This record gives sequence, structure tokens and C-alpha cells, in this order.
Amino acid sequence: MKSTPQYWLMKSEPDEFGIDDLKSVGKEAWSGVRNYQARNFMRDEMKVGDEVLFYHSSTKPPGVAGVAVVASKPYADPTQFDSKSPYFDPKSKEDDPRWILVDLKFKKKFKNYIPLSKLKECSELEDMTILQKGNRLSITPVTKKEFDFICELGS
DNA sequence: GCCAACGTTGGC
DNA sequence: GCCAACGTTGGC
Repeated sequence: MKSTPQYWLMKSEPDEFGIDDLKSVGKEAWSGVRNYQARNFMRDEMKVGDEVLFYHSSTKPPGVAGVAVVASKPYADPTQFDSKSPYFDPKSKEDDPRWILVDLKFKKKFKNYIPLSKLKECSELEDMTILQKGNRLSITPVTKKEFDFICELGS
């Protein structure tokens, strides 16, 4: 039987959209994911109420900035149909959308930002997908243990 | 700016 | 269906 993860880690570039942006808007459609594995997680496995570690990538230093919550069922990413969007996908059809997203809502910003270097030092986290060599996936499942451990580090 | 790792594309 | 070429991600 396949287990359904309840906890996730999602990457975002803070120059583009960071935890403070999520805090100020409250809720955001997670548009722009153009990777099938990541899409499948949103489409097939995420449930409203799942908790998400909000990770800042391509920044100094990279690390986990806070927590968000899945706030909608999966639906078609509107940016794929917008020819002016950088995420426009001419091969996607309105009646058969290729890219699916969920809404995220802000839960909290960690008091202590947890840099990637810190995550790497924790033996409790050594199996995390994000820490595996060569991992580039922008959305990955995390275990409850890992999630709780990281929340502890952040508070 | 570099580069390793990985995903996607397209010719055959 | 293979696989080389190319593009992207993302830490350093």
C-alpha cells in the first residue's frame, strides 16, 4: 500500500517569491511548476491541510524559512495559457491542461531561519530528499519526524 | 561564474 | 526506443 505523505518541502527563490511575500498575500497559487514529478505530487498526493516547509533556494544562504499549508484542491495552472507569462506552455490545451497546482497559505515564519548547512549537520535529517546529492526537485515529501524536527530547530 | 546532476527534446 | 545534445537547477 502506498503511503500518502502529509508533509512536504517546496522550494522558492526569495527574489521571486519568498516567505515574506507569502505572509503579506496570505495565500498564493503555486504557479510555474514545470516538472512532472513535482506536478504529480500536487495533483495526486497533496491534501488540503498538508503542511509544507517553505525553502528558499538560490539565495545566500539557502534554507528553510517557514511553514505553509496546502489550501486548495489541485487545479490547472492559469499561467500555462497566458502567452505573456514566462510559464506559458503552447502545447497545453485548455480542455486537457498539462500543469496543475495547489494554493498555499501562510502559516508561520521561523524565528530562526535554518540554513542548508545546518540541515546537513543533523543526522536526523540525513535521509531527506533535499539533502541527497543531485536533488533538484522543487517539491519533495518529508516525513513527520523530519518536519517536526525542523520546526523545532526553527522555533 | 562555474559546474555537476538531471530532465527534456529530437533525430535516427 | 535509444541516446546525444541541450537547457535548467541550484549549491558553491
